[in-house]
Amino acid sequence: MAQSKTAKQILDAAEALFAEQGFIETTMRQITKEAGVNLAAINYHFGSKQGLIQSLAEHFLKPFSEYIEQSLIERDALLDSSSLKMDELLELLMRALLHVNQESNHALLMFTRLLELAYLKSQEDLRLFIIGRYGSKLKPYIDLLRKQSALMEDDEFFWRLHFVMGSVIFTLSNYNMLSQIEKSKFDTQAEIERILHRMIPVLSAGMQARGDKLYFSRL
Amino acid sequence: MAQSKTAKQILDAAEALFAEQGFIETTMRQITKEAGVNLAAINYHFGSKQGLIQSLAEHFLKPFSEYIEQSLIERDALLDSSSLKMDELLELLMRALLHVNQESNHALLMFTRLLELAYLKSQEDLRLFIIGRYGSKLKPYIDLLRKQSALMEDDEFFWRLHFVMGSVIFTLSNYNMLSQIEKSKFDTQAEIERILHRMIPVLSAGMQARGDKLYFSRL
DNA sequence: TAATGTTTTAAACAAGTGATTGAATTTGCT
DNA sequence: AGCAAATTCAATCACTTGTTTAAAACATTA
Repeated sequence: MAQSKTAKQILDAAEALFAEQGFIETTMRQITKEAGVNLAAINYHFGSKQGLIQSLAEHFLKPFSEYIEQSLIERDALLDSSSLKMDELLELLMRALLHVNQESNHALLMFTRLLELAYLKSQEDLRLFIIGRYGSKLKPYIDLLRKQSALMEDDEFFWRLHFVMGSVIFTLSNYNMLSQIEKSKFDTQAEIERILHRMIPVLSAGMQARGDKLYFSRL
Repeated sequence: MAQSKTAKQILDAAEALFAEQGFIETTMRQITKEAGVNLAAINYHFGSKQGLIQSLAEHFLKPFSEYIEQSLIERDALLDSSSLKMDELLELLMRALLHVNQESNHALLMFTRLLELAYLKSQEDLRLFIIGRYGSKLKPYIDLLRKQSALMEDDEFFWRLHFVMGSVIFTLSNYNMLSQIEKSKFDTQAEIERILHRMIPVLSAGMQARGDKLYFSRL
C-alpha cells in the first residue's frame, strides 16, 4: 500500500484546514483531531509539519505543471509560438488552476496558500523547492506569455508577471473569506470559475499595455 | 505625554521588524530587545500586541487617506468627476503610497503588511477597524476610479479592485525579499518608485479593459 | 502459535508565546 | 526636600507550539 489509511486521513484534513486557515495558523493538533488520529501520527508518517506541507505541495503542483505542459503540446504551441494569443494563454492558465481544483474543492485554495507561503512569507526553503522542481517545467509557458505581451525589457516583464501573480493569489486567498461573509456558498466551484474568467481580459490588457516612459521622468 | 521616549523606541523597532518579518512572525521579545526596553513596556504603553499594531495602523493609514483626500480637493476632482483620467488617478495612488514612505523607509512595507493582515489573514477585527475608520474617507477616490473604468457592473468592479490591490500588495510584499536576493540595495526608495510606476500603465489598461462578452452574458 | 515488524497511543518534553505581577526606580510637582 | 504618580524591571504565569518517547496494540509471516 503506497499510502496508509491514517496518512490519507491526515492529508485530507490538512488540506481542508490549510486551505481555510493557512499553514502557520493551522496546528498539528487541529489536523490530527479533525483526521481522528493521534497527534504523533504526523511526525510518524511525514517526519514533521514541514514534511506534510511539502508532501501536499507535490500533490498539487505536479498535476498543475503537467496540465500546462500537456496543453501546450496538444495545441502545438511549442512549435508555433504564435498559435496561442494572450487571452488563450491566460485561459489555459485558469483551466490549469480549475483542473487542480477538480480533485477536491479545497485544492485551489491549497494551491494558492502554497504560492502565498513560498512568495509572501520568507520561506526560502519551500520557495527554492518549488522553483527548482517546477520552474523548468513552466518555462515554455512563460516564454509564450512573453511573446504575446507588449514589447518590453526583461525586468519590465519580470515585474508584470508579479502583478499577474499578485492578482491571482490575492484574489483567490480572499475569496474564501469573502464567500463566508457574503454567504453565497450555493455553488463554490462555479463562482471561482467566474472570478478566474473575470481576470482574463483584465490581465490580458495589462500584459499587452505599452509601458509609458512618460512616468519615469515625471515624478 | 503625547508620546514617551520608550513608546517611541518601541514604535520604531516594531515598525522595522514588522515590515521585515510580518506581524505574527515578530515577537514582543524581539521588539523590546531591539528597542532596548523591558518586555513589559509594550503592554504598559499599548495594552497588548494588538494595541501596538493598531497604533501603528493609524500612524500610517491616516496620512495615506488624508493625502488622497487632500489631493482630490486640490485638483478639483470632487467637483468635476472627469478631470482626472485613470492614469492620473493611479499615479495619485502611487504618490500617496510614496508619501507614506517618506516618513521612514519601512513605512511602505509596514503599510503593505497592514493590508496584507487585514485582507489575507482572517483578522476580522483589524479588517473592520480599517474599513470603518478609513473606508468613508477613501470612497470618493473609489468612485472616481469607477467612473474612469470601463463600463461594468458593481460586482465586476468590486473584483477588479481586488486584482489591483493584489498586484500592489503582492509586489510590495515581495520587493523586500527580492531586493535582498538581488542585493541591488543601492537606492531602495528610487527602486520602489520605479516599480510603482511600472504598475500604472498595466493597471490602467486592466481597469479600462472591456469585459469579454464571451464569458458574461450580462454585460 | 510465536516472533517480528509496523503502527498507534498517552504522556511528557523543550522551547517558545503574550500577559501579569509587585517591588524597585525614576519623574514631576508643591 | 518630600511625596505621589508614573514608569521600569526581573520574575513568573498560563498557555500553545512542534516534537519525542516508550509502552501498548496491531499486523504479518514463518
